[in-house]
Amino acid sequence: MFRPVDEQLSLLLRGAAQVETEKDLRTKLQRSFDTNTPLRVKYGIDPTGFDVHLGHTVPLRKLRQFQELGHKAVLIIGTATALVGDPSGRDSSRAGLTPETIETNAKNYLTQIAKVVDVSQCEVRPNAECFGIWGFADMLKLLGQSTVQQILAREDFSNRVKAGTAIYLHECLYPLMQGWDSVEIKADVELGGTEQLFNLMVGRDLQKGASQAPQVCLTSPILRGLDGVKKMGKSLGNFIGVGDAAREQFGKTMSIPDEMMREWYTLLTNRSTGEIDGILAGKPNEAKKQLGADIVAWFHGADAAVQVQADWAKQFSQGGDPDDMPEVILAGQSLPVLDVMVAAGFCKSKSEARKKVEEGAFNYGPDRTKPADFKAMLDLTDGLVIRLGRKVVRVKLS
RNA sequence: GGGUAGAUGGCAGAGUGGUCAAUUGCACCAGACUGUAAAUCUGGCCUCUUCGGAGUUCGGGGGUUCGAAUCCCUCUCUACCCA
Repeated sequence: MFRPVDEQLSLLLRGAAQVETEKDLRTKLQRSFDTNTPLRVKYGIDPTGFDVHLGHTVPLRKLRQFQELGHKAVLIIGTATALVGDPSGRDSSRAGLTPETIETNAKNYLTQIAKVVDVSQCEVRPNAECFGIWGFADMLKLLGQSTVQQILAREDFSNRVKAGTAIYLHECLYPLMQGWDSVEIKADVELGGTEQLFNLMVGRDLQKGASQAPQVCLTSPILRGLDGVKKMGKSLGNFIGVGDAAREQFGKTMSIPDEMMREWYTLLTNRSTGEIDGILAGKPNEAKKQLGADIVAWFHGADAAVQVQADWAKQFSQGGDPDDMPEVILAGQSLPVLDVMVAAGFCKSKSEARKKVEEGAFNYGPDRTKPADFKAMLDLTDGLVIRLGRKVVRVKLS
């Protein structure tokens, strides 16, 4: 039923940042193979309400890989941990989460990740099912399993000690809670980004304390965003969402720095190293289009990938308009050009729109007419194409 | 608990009574060039505007003044030192 251990290992190690420990992973895979028992692979997520982007898909793809190899994915929904907030990275406070929003977020989240993992085959476990019924004695027992020194050994915390920024006691609880989840579900492997290593390792310790075989911690590299520098993240606006339209995903991919391509190919596609080398040896522009097409095909299907490339060629190589473009619904035959621009989402304010008109950035119609000035009225016809920079929108009259 | 230093536009960081809607850098948007890459150059980057201006901004509130981001009082928050 299971593939040979070496074959599984080489697949699983591809694109992994760190494995603690590789030896344990091999042992577990071997036992799984021998006893024909799937490994239990844990991935946890706090339903704090966010849009899933490509950065999140990196560890999720690893989870998917385990699934494809016949192992059991266990998704922890952090209904309890969400109330504490992960001290990893810069998230500091997450106040104001009510049980209702947590539930909505969780559902929303599952819908989004269904594009990456087979959710129907996952064991989904809210961690409030355990922590929600805990008493003070249970909590004391958990707290007794770690020391202040151990928690402070964590880089995030030690940095904060050095920098003199506050560390609240409940934040120290987070790694223990996450670790305890591993005990509850008897995890064989836990996945996460590299920033999760500490939390994952706590799970190992707690499992040892509970006389379980310690889980393997497999971390994935942090994907850098469109700017090619910083971690992909919503707050930085340098992300591609799994729910983005095909043209958005393709266009954003085309705008990444060339040097990013190997990273993205490795972490976001199934292409082998050899294949990637071949692609990158060619023209960068072609390589990037292929990357964009791979990403679009992943979320929207192969047909969409073909279509989006054809559109791109039309718009940017031939200077025309794409076939597929967003629409703005307007009422009236003639509207001030600034109002139209704001309505189309080109500009946040009329002042900004005015400046763009003065810069000559806005044009419309087949002849790419520019308005005489920012006070001009725009005669609207159904299907009129308006443009500002790379943004192209079709007018639809209501 | 005591003391010291701070809080300025997305970030960093100038500005200490009028010429400040606030120097500069980064980020961001647009134009030229192009491969929606990089590099480079240019314009823009609080809101509204009948394009003359107008309105709201420099942690919150109050005050002094013809006039305050700039002075005073007070509150809140942050960092550092001592306990």
